[in-house]
Amino acid sequence: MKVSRRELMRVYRRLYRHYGDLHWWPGETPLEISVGAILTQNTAWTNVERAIQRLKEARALSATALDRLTYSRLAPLIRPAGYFNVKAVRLKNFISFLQGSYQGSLKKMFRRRTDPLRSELLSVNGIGPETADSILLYAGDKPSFVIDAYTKRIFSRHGILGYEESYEAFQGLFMKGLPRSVPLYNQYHAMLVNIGKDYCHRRPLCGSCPLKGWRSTPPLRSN
DNA sequence: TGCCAGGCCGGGT
DNA sequence: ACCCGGCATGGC
Repeated sequence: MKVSRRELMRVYRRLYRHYGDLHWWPGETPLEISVGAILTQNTAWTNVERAIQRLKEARALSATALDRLTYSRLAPLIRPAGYFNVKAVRLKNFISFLQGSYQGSLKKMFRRRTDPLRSELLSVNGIGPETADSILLYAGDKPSFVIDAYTKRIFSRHGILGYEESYEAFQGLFMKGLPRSVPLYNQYHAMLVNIGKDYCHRRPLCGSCPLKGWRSTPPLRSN
């Protein structure tokens, strides 16, 4: 099923009326945003905040500091984020990539064109499509739409695409349907996450959802 | 108490 | 090309 540009914009305006400007991503620097993108994999953001705070307190939130840290020192610092052993490896993989290819400079990294850079990020072990797009969009101001579990859930419950459809299928929906605009992608995804957190859990609260009445009342599914 | 969160990888069919 | 188990903490 396809969605027209008008319909995507209509949904956008509804969400905007409800949430206003969200100023995403929560993070002060491109590096902090990138680190957060890895730490938040399948994890509640509140846990990630603690982990980032600990990195700051340890003066470890820089490319050089992270590069110097051993896994056994890094893992306990990010413990509150969960999966701390795998995430320590994933963070180090990203930092090694950054050091090796761009002298540790995100500024240099983001000079690269979006498509080839996205491929490079995906080749880093531990960075999948959502993490790559989050880094591109929120840390690099590059127009790559981010798809997450909430977005899939919301759009599949409204009968647009099956939940099991691929990341690229969902991403194409937005990137073909919307103008290629960084602020638009940024705000749109931020609002989808918010609506997901507020109304679209496994047990949805459709009664008071701002999207109520968009298409029909969504049939409930397990996802 | 049990279920869930802003995924991704590796090994097995 | 799928499918599935593993990874782990903190909040409700």
